[in-house]
Amino acid sequence: MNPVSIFKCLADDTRLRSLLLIASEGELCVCELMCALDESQPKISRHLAQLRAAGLLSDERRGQWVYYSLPSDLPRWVHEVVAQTLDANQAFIQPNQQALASMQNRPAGSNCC
Amino acid sequence: MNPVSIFKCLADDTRLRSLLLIASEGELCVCELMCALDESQPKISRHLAQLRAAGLLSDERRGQWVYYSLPSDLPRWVHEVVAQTLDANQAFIQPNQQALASMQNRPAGSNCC
DNA sequence: GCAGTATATGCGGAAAAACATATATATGGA
DNA sequence: TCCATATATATGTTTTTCCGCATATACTGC
Repeated sequence: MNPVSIFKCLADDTRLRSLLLIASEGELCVCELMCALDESQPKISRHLAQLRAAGLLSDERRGQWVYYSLPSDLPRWVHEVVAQTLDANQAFIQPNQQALASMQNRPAGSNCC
Repeated sequence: MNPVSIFKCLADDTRLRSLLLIASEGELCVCELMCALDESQPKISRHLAQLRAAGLLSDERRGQWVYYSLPSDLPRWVHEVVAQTLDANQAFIQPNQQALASMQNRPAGSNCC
């Protein structure tokens, strides 16, 4: 897990927004990110796959949906970098958080049981 | 100064090594980085220019040499990211630090006065 | 099994980034 | 002024990355 490959992942608008939103919300599925970023499904999916391949995200299928979140074994320094970036760049993802908040038919984060 | 452009700068082997070495040593000139990374002069120079253009480095000419260092007005979060990365990736730049240490005719960091 | 929804991937083309080489600029000293 | 050293930039080419579109896979409910 070399630092250049980590930063390559963060060096794309779609990937950085997705990662920061997930870090901010805890977990998100593909369709939520599609709505938040207003991007096509294949585009979101391919970028998430890239983040997963680099070890920056882990995925978990729950029914029809696949939820992405930060892996628990993410190296401490990477977690710190993400946290610092999120903290200092609220304005960057604010529009996306807003779009997410006003999403219709959202697959209920609390659809347990 | 948007976060994606910052990470684009860090997402290249030559640039990341240069930046971490400079962060580690305080300041370095082009010829020192050429030696530390064993890369051509135009290559080093162009990447440094890119880091400077993004606000990640500042340069100062002293005689024949141009010294690069972290700007004092670097945003706090960016400074933190660099520091965390440097801290957690000693092994990554260790070979470069070693090459630098054994450099001949080094333009004396303390050639003041 | 079938239809509908959610997600993943294969592929060709377009755009961007990185490179090597050559050349230009700036400084210092004879 | 002329030469040597240090650094910057211009240019054409190669490599990498990103994208849109089509298609494949996985799950759900009927």
